[in-house]
This record gives sequence, C-alpha cells and structure tokens, in this order.
Amino acid sequence: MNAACNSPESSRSEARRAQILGAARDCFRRHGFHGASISQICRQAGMSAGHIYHYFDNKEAIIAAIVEQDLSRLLTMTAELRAAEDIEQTLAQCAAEGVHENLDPDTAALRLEIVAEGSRNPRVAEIVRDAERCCHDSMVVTVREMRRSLGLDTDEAWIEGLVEFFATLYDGLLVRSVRNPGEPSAALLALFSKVILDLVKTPSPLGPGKP
Amino acid sequence: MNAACNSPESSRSEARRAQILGAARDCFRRHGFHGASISQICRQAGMSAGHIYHYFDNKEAIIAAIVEQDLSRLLTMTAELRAAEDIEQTLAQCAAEGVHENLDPDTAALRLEIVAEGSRNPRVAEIVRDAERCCHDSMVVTVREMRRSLGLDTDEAWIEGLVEFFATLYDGLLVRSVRNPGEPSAALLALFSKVILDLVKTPSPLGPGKP
DNA sequence: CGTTCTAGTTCGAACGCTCATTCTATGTTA
DNA sequence: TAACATAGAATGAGCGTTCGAACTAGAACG
Repeated sequence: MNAACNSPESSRSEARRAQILGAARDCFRRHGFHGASISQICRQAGMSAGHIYHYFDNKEAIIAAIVEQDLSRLLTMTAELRAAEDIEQTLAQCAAEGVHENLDPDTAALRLEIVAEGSRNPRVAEIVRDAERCCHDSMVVTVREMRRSLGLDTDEAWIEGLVEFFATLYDGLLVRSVRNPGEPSAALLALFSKVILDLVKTPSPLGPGKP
Repeated sequence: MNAACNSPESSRSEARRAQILGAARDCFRRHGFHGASISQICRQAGMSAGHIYHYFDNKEAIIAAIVEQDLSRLLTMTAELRAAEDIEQTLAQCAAEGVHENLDPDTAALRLEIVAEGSRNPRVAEIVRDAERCCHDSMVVTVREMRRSLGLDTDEAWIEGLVEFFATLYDGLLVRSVRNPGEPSAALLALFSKVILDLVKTPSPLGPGKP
C-alpha cells in the first residue's frame, strides 16, 4: 500500500467514485436521470452492478453528487471573476466565454436535466437553490464594486435586479441550445456584450443608494 | 348518436383523447416524461391501463402530442401579437404577461421537461425546432414592421439577433422559476420592459438594410 | 522468509417489483 | 347485428437493490 493510503478516504476509493461519477454524467446526459439505468452506468464505469452501492447509497445519491459537482463549477467561475485584477475586462471575457459554454450541447443537456429534475425533486431543488444563492451573492458583490469604482450609485435592489437579469440571460442559452442549435449569430454575441456592459453602467431608476 | 358524429373523428373519441392528454400533462409535470407511468396516467384519466392504446400508439406518441399542444400555444401568442392594432402597446403588454407565464412553476416545469427531452429524443427535438422556427419568423416580421413604422433601419441580421435575444430572455425565465422561485422583483420586471423596448428602437450597428 | 489473518474489493446471481404493451372477453350503442 | 368502447389479466423485459461468496493484498506473527 502506498503512502497516500493514510488519508481517511483512500485514493483508490476516491478514484472509483470519480470513475462512477464520470460514467454517470455521460449516461445522464444521453438518457436523462430516469432514462439512464444503474446497469448502464456500471457497464460504462467498468464494474459490476452491485458494486456501485459500496460508493453510493442509491441512484438518487449519484444524481445529487452529479448536481453538486456541476453547480460547484459555477461557484468557481463567479469566485474567479470577483477575485480578478481588472474586473471590467474579466467581465467582458467571462460574458463571451459563458455564452459558448452554456450553448455547448453537452453542457446544456446536463444542466437542463438538472433543472428539470429540480422542478420535482426537492433534494435536487435544494442543491440548485443553494448554489444559486451563492452565485447570486458573489455576482452582487462584483457588480457593486464595479459600480462604486465607476462613481455610480449602488442601489441594492437595482443591483440585485441586474444580476438576476444577467443570470436569466445565461440560463436562457441552455434552452436555446435545444430550440435553435448551432453557432450563435454575430448579432446575438454583440447584444450580449453590449447589453451587459451597458446595464452595469446604467444608473438606478429606483433610488440612489449610498454611492 | 348526435350530429357531431358525422365528423371523421367522433366527438366522443376526441373527448377521450383530450382527457388522456390532460391527465398526461399533469403526470408529466409532476414526475417527468420518464418518471410518469402509463398506469398513473390511466388512473388519473379514469380509464383502464390498456385502453389508452386505442388512442395513442405508445407512450412516446403521448409525449409528442403534449409537446405539440404546448408549443402551439407559443405560436398562437406570436400570431396574436403580429395581428394587433397598436403593436407597440401590445408588445409591452405581452412582454409583461410573458414574464409571469414563464415564471409560473407549472408552466415552467412542463416546458423544461420538454426541452430536456428534446436534448436527447430526436422526435421531440424536431417538434421543438419546428415550432421555434415559426415563432422566430413571426417575431421577425413583427419587429421589422415596428422598426419600419418608426423610420429605423431593417437590417435583417440585426433583427434576427434581437429576436433571438428576446427569446433567450424568456427561455431563461423557465430556468429561473426553479433556481430562484417566487415573485420576480420590481427591478427585474423593469429591466425586461426597458431592455426590450429600448432594443427594438436601437439602430443596427451592423449595417443599414433597406429602411 | 513464509504463513495466517483481516479488512477491503469485487463479482454476479437473485429478488421483488413495476414498467409498457398485448390480448381476450365483455359491455354498449346505433 | 355489427361496430366500437372498455376492462383487466397476462406477458416478458428491465429496473433498483441486496446478498453471499470469492478474491486481493497488506499486516501480524512465528
């Protein structure tokens, strides 16, 4: 046994878990949470049917793990944005990258599946909403700092509305990837950049807030 | 037999079909296309298990019918908007109504289920994309007419981009209904109206088109 | 060094259940 | 009577999950 096995979760079982999650992500993306079967996931992960239950209590636990894994990526992105040196430039870059990421059919299929499941499975709904709150708060901080550094008002309700609006735009891309697949038009890309950068700099029509 | 029975589809079987679709819509909304079973749908529709197969070839045909039914509502809305007397006022009204409709958890749950299914079921994907194309074209005509009557350019690529952008916004609300349920904030509603009405009147940065 | 022990892995058969679908028999109605 | 409407049992496949036995490899011991 190598040195790493001193860790409470041995590296072997960690690897096995990752292997299962990778296979499950693939199957869920192709067949949906309920369309994909445990035996499919096992086959893809290269292990026997029952063995999966040494790593996950049941199928729902695998779903929950996948959901958490995917949503933690979002958190990472907002955290990176907030920590960036030149926020305005990073925002513009993230805006463009986000469009392509959310329009990618594989990414979109899994996220849509997660949201659809969230609309009926309370456990998934809770995970989704927790992640949403974190992302939202992180973005609010980022936008508030940008506005302050630009000498604009920092009306809380307005900033929250802006963040909610941006999130809605990006969530919409997930649906667009199915309704209208393929590369986004130049006009759409231009609109994303323009609207987001314009709105960040738009004074609140609601009230001033402390500047 | 009453007079209506001269029709190729008797009113009785029409009613039965509608009954099944109503029950199926309910079950699909609550459990998803694959989570809901035929026997659940039968129970809710008040008929025996096998009897459903006199009206639909199989489960997928029921799904397809539900998808078509729901998407035809979208087509109706865009058609109404295009036929309106005062397009600008009707647009503003539709914009507000659309926000609430797409945020309604029941509406959103079914539409998300449809889109998620569309990302893996080619038949559903085709129906979704057909409806999308019709809606898109209808909206393009509407926006072009508005811009012409306002003396603006009618650059085709720009108008298509605008329509795509609006659609993305409304699609995003479906996802928001899960991620952040509850009444939308006043700021978000204001942003929807403001951005849509502003953009419709924004000159194309791409080229003039024939005015 | 070789043997035994132990705890963690892994397999695959088995279980009970539910699913979508089919079939046959029985009303029902014009 | 002829055609349609309906019920409900039957079918076979596949599901998620459990279980006991086999395998593996390092630890402890003589």
